[in-house]
Amino acid sequence: MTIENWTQRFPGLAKLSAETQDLLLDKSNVISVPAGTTIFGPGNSPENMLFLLDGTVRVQQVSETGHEIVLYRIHAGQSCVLTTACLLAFEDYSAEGICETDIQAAAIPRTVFDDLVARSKQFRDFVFAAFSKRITDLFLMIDEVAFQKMDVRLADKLIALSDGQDTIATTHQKLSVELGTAREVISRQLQEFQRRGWVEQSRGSVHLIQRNALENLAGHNH
Amino acid sequence: MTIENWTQRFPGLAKLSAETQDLLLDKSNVISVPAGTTIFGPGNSPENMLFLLDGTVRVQQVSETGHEIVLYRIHAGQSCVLTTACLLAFEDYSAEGICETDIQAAAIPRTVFDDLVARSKQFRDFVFAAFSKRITDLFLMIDEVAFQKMDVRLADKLIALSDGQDTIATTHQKLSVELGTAREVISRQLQEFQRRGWVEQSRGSVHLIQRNALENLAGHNH
DNA sequence: TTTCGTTTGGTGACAATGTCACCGAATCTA
DNA sequence: TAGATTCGGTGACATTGTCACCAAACGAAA
Repeated sequence: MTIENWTQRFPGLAKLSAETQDLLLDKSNVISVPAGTTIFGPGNSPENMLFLLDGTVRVQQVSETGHEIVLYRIHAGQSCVLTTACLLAFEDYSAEGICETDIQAAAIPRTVFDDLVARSKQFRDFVFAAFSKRITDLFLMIDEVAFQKMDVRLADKLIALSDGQDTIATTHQKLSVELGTAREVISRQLQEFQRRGWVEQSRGSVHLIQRNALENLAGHNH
Repeated sequence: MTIENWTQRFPGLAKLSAETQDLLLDKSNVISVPAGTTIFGPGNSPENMLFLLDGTVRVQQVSETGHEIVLYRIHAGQSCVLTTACLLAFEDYSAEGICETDIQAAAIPRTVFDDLVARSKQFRDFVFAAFSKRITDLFLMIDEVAFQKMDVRLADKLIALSDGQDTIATTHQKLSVELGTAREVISRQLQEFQRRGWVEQSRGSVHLIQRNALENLAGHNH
């Protein structure tokens, strides 16, 4: 598969008619953006709707009080509903999207997007499914922030961030932003996990020793 | 204005072409539902997309741990994006929608909705603006749950629930669900507000004595 | 290499919030 | 009127958040 027929990478888009796919491929630009770039943020509206072909975008928010929290991530094969919403509602968002890795994305101009929504039922379904998924995920996040204990949330996040590997390159500070808590809280929890022999720590990284124990605490959600 | 041309009640829909409005009016049913009814919930998908003409719907969630939290409310003049998303994505939601008052709503079948989205740019804009607003509101809510202090959140909620009146008919239990906290926490905060002379309490109601003080604590967000 | 500033993580004290196990009073219902 | 239910109060304690520090590790520049 080459970058020329990137629609094949999206399960929801592969169902589109050949003509619609051709239109999408024809009218879009594949762009590359280096890691660390802020692709949208307060006062920095995106120009295009984005379909992420490769890499990861982290969407996070800074509150008035200066606290930060990671809202979600966009992975390869997903569209960014926030850029979509931004484009269509002309609303300004408090959240920002940051490339965690070098990324490749297909950029769709607003007019093309609108045209596709009008023409193709499959494309509409794809777009609404993306919105829908985002809203349900936010519901779950609210539930988690409001009611889950810190140890459970941290265990869950470590599993998610590990991505199958045994070492996570991160700092206590970054983990605290992931969960919207304070660094000290992360430090204490990790110490407790270490005391139990579940993890080992070194500066800038966490090593998972007993993944099972963490998964068990997190509630087998993976 | 009669119920026959309800599209005039929606700022976003009044801009639609006359033909589109006629189609909408022709293909929809105006329904009445009594207060207390659960119009959608887990395992209880809605049949139609709803435009709320009169009344209020409360959307809330029950977590696995049995904790409850109010996510948002749908007021007259708003559409329910969750029913929309439900219909289009066929996804099951953990949230439920409960009529707080007797309501009137226009029910739009899925096929009609899809047809309208395809035909009318104004209708698309309306739908995407609704999704967009919902997502930004959820972002704000996450921020509030994660970082705002309880006294600020309670003051804010009291102002919002008062709706201009000086008496709020509610219980400590209900207020705790509004904020996703424990009843005891509400009781303590209200006692503190009472000690300061900001509110007075009686069984089943809270009276706002110094609205200004509460607004000030909440940060003038109203 | 050495020095200096920055990043990272550790610590204790305390405040705010959540949890639990009660209690009595008000209200409703049979 | 009696019994059940709802509502709110209370104290003890656990968890989490905040603050003010500190020292070690690291990186960059002299």
